[in-house]
Amino acid sequence: MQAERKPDSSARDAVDEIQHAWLRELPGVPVESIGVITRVWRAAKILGDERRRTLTRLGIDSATLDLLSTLRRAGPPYAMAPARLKDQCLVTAGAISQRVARAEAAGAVRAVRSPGGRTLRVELTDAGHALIEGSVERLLSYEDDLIGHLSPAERDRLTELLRKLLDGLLERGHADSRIGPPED
Amino acid sequence: MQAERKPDSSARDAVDEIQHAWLRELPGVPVESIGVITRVWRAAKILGDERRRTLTRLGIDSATLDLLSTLRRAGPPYAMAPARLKDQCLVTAGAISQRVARAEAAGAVRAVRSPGGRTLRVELTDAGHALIEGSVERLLSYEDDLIGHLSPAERDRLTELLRKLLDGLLERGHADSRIGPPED
DNA sequence: TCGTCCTTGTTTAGGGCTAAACAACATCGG
DNA sequence: CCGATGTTGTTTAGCCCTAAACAAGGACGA
Repeated sequence: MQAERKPDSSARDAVDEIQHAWLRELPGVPVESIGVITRVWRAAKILGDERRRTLTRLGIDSATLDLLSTLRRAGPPYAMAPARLKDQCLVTAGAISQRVARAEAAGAVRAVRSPGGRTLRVELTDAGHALIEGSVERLLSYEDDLIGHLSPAERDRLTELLRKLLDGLLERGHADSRIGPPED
Repeated sequence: MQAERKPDSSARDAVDEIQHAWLRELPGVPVESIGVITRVWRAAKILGDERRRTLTRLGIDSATLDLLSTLRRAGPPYAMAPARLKDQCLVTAGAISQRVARAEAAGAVRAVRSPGGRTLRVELTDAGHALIEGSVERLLSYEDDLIGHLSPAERDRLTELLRKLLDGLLERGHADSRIGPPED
């Protein structure tokens, strides 16, 4: 164990301040999680703000990007059922309906009913194809730059720890969040 | 180099799949950042969903919790100007106005104009005080549990890396959050 | 075959946020 | 004293999401 996190006033960031403030104001509450959870949120917030601004310049919004990306990444035939989109995009079914409606109005996708009116398929149009490829390339380049201050080793380690965090969160009951009685 | 993590099909998570899919579909795009950025988002999303559900049970919402927490953490006299709230809460001034309006309607805060109508102060009411303390304690306990699958060493390391990530992000384009005199 | 149940997708009400336009004051050099 | 400017806070328009109520098909046992 080398230098531990010493309460040196010079090395505290905003989140450390929050943690210390709670310790001072409500001694006894478990503040351990703040260091991880609040930082995850703040990083997500900043990255999200940054992405929104970048995408505005590229003429697309983050919800549509997510939808088109999912279709494009899947490879030919670049089509998918809403239920699958919902699983991959991590939003509710209602949100998918709205995203598809917006993207369809913008000409980027097409909702097609299989012969016989059986299942629904959301397909990427040629325009959608062009839009998503240009956006993704530029966005990824930009974001690669955004986290460029981390060394490759640090990124790997961070990736690994985040994967473990996510893994645990998913197992915890978010995976099957639809089950379970309302306990109280 | 490839000591531990080889592209074994058994150890891939959803984010690895996304990364590999882009590599396959658009060779050449810089997918490095996905491992970090997408995981940060997904973790934030799950933690946010989880928090929303927990807070609904506790009778408060996440925006109000953020506002009241900030006032409570500051210590006596539990009051602050909107501009300061905006800096600490990481949202726009408009969002603060709306949060204060909602919290005031709920009786948790009071917006007071200093004698002479000079500055505005948002104060925590007794009801707000009671509400926030009960909520914070239970929420922190719950969240501590949520990330309980990480060992203390892993949490420390994750905290450290996230701090570095945030640090770099703030320095980059988002530097407008550091304006103003360093101390007061 | 019927009725129940489950899965799917849409619609709607309501919440929350950002960006941008405003309004109200304060500051300060001419 | 005055106008240019900067700071502060509110309002409004528009976006996006969730939760919940609905609407339609299948699927399957009795």
